[in-house]
Amino acid sequence: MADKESLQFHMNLGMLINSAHRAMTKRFVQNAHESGLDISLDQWMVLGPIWQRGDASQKELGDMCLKDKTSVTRIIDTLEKKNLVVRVPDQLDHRVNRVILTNAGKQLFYDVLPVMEKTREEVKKNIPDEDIEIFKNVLSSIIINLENEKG
Amino acid sequence: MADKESLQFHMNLGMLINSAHRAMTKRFVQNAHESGLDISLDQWMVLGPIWQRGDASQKELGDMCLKDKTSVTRIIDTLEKKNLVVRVPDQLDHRVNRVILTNAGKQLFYDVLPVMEKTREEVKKNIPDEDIEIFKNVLSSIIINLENEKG
DNA sequence: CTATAATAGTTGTAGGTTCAACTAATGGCA
DNA sequence: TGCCATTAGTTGAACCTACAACTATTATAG
Repeated sequence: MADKESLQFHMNLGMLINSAHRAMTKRFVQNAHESGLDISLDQWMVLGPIWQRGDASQKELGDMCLKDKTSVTRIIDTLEKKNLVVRVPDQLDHRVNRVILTNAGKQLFYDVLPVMEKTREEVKKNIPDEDIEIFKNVLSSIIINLENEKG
Repeated sequence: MADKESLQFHMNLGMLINSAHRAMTKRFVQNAHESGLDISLDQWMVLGPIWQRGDASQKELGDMCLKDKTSVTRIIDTLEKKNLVVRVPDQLDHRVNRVILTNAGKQLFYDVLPVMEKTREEVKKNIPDEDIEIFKNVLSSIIINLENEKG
């Protein structure tokens, strides 16, 4: 129903990003669900860095995912409710929570890896690698352009 | 703080789109706010097609913005609460609402146009036009790749 | 050492998204 | 004509996001 020309004609950059972002998020969750896994893309985004580092403070997670501290709080709330992570108070700095994966969290992480890979392939289907490179480059530039100097 | 290489190294496609999308949305709202205007990017996305066509059903708005009918319902709720649009029952098909702009809605639309333009320029700063073209092309392809064949 | 600023995290409010279940109206087919 | 499927829109629940105001802890400047 939607061909490439009409999409580009009717939609500006913001709307295109908005739609592509929602489509990817939705497809990831659908693919996870088909594999019997219950996880959102944002939960996955947070899980990754914790796995990579063994643990991470909420501040560090926010920095790595470019997420607001409020969002991190609530995502960790959800992950904790699902018994995928635990908040452990930092012994040195009592303001800080170290967030670590439970065994269930580690298991889920491994289970989701192929789902992520499948989604990635569906997203990139029929798009030349060099265009993907430029695409990622432009995204990075946009993020940097808008990073909060604000003035 | 975030340079292009480290962004691309640490973040995958989904996270980059996610972050860029949020950054754009945020900047648009900030710019509108600085001009004394109170509007979200999603509200703007819906206002545009109504203005273009004079009126539109919620179904048509969803199609044009690639938004779920639930989202459209709630955005129209908000716009109606702010007296920017009105739902008018369609005389021929009683299932349908025709959504039209109030005078305040038209005024806001015109006021926001330069804000949109400013945001667009901030987003595209230092990015070559030909890269932007490829970028939009890739976004369209992704949307089409993920359009709900699902099977 | 103490007052003050900065930092980590939480909470409330409001808006946007998805899914699923629902109402109301229309369309089509026997 | 009457049953049934489809379509337009709404509602509730759960999650994510941003902003602002708040608590608690740590760092710093005088």
